[in-house]
Amino acid sequence: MFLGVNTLNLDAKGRLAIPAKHRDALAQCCASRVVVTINPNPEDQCLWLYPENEWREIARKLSRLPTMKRQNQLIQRLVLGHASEVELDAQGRILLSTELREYANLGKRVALVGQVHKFEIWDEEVWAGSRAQWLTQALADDAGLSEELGGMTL
Amino acid sequence: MFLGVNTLNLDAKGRLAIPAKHRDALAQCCASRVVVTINPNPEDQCLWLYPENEWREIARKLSRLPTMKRQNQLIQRLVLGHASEVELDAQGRILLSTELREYANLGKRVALVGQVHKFEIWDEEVWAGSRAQWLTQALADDAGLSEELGGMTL
DNA sequence: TAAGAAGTGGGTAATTGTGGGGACTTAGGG
DNA sequence: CCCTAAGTCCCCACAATTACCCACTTCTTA
Repeated sequence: MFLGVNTLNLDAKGRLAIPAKHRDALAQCCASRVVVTINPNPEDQCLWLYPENEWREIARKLSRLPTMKRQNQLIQRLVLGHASEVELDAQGRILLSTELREYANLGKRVALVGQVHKFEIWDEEVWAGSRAQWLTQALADDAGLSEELGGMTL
Repeated sequence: MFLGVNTLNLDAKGRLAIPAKHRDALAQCCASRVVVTINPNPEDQCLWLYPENEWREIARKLSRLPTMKRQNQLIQRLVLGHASEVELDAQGRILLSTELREYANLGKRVALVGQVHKFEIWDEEVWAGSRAQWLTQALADDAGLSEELGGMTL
C-alpha cells in the first residue's frame, strides 16, 4: 500500500529518486518495473506511476473500451499513448522523459503522492496550490455528494 | 505492448527510425515486417502502423464487412487501399511513401505514439495541438461520460 | 558521536538517433 | 536496346542521449 506525500528533487537529468521505503515493495511486486503516464484530467496536471502488475490491469481495461466512441478513443490515446515503462536504476531512481515532465509542469521540487495502488507525481507548487482549492471544494455542499461518497462511513 | 510517445525526425529521404526498444518486439512478433496505412477518421490526421501479424487480423475483419453498405465500402477503400507493407532496414528504419506522408501532413518532426497493438504516426505539431483539444474534451462534462468510462477505476 | 542509510549530484562509457554517401534496382524515354 | 533518372537499400560516421557507476552530503539510529 503506497501512502503518504514525499517531496523530492528532480536532478538535472530529470531523474526521480523513489523513497527507500517504497523500493522494497516495488522490488517485490513488480521487479522494480513501473509505468508512468499522464493523468488525463486537465484539472489535475500530474503524472501517474503504476507498478507494472497494476498497470497491466489498467491497460487491459482501457484497451477493451469500444473504439468507436470518440471519448473512449481519446482516453486511450492519452493514457496509453503517454505511458512509458521504466525500471528503477541501482540507486532506486527513474528517468522521466522530457514530454512527461513538461506535461505535468515538473520543476525541480516534486511531490510524490501515494494512492494505495499507484502514485501521483506533482510539481510541488502545483500540488500545494491545488490542495488549497480542494479543501474548499471537496466537501463544500452536501447536496453535491456523489452516491458513492454519500453512503460511505469514514 | 507498444506504449508511449517518441518524437523523432524524418530524414530527407522520408525514413522513420523506429526506437530501439520497439525493434526487438517487432523482430519477434513479425520478423520486422510492418504495414502502414491511414487512419480514416478525418479528425485524426495520422497514420497507423501495424505489425504484420496484427494487420492480417485487421485486414481480414475489414474485408469481410458487408460490401453493400456504402460506409463499409468507403472504409475498406481507404484503409486497405492505402496500406503499404514495409520492412525495417538494417538500421531499424522504415520508408514512408510520399503519399502517406502528405496525407498525415508529416513534416520533419514526427511523433510515434504506441497504442498497445499498433502505433500512430503524427506530425509533431498536429499531435501537440490535437492533444490540447482532447484534454478539454475527454473528460469535459461528467454528464457526457460514456458508461464504460463512468464506472472505471484507474 | 559514530555509523549507517538515504537523498543528491555528476563523470564516463555505451547505446541510440540522425544524416548522408554511394551502389543497386526499376521504369521510362530516346 | 541502351541510357538516364528516380527511387530504394546498405553502409558508415557523427552527435546526442541514456545507463551505469562512484562520491558526497544529510539525516537518522544506535
